[in-house]
Amino acid sequence: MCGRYFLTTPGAVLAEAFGLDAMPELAPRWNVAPSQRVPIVRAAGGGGRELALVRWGLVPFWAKEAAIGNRLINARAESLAEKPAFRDSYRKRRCLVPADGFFEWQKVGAGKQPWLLRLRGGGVFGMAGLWSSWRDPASGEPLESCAIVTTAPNELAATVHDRMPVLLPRALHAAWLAPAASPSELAPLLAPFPADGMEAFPVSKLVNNPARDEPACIEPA
DNA sequence: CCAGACGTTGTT
DNA sequence: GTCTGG
DNA sequence: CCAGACGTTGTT
DNA sequence: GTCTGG
Repeated sequence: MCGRYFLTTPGAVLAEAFGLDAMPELAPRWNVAPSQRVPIVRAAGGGGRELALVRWGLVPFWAKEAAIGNRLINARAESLAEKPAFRDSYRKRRCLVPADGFFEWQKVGAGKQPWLLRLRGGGVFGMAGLWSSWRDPASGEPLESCAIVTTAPNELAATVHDRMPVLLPRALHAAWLAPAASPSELAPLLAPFPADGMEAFPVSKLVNNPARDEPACIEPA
């Protein structure tokens, strides 16, 4: 799955890597947790792409309360076309979630060991995501939110965990974001990223605590 | 018809 | 909003 | 994902 | 054990 990640690439590099219309101001993040505001890349008017800050944890448009989003932080690639919580977003509101890597927890005896996974040699990439626009029926407050799509693990990730996020190489960004894409065009994009293009290493349990957002979270332990 | 769910992960 | 279960 | 809370009444 | 918050 993907319940924690990091994004330290500067806004200027991000704008180039994702073809953004404008350059965003972004502080580096070493420990991004669900419920926080995260940057996503989505199609904008005029065929461009924009960066938006939305809450991680998708709140479907029909939800009565925002709390449902606390548990919808991931969407299974195998079923997102059918699930009521995701299918509408899958059809009309796909996005990329920029990251430099993500964390997975490996069961070790009674405890857990956090691992960092990223592209071999590092570098920013896009995770497949869905977003939603919701308005609180009680207060009228609008809220935009997102979920990260997960798939089966490749051979590397499988040594740590049984799910991983969908990583989209730059060549596939346009296909995933295309507003008129059909299910048959989208489904093949949701495959596990090749293991030989990635690397993984254990990190400090410092990352367990969402309050510890610091460089040590991504150093080998 | 109305009521209630709508999700993933991990653990048992 | 839409589907399933009663 | 993990960490931390998990409750009511009455009084200040 | 389960839910909420980050």
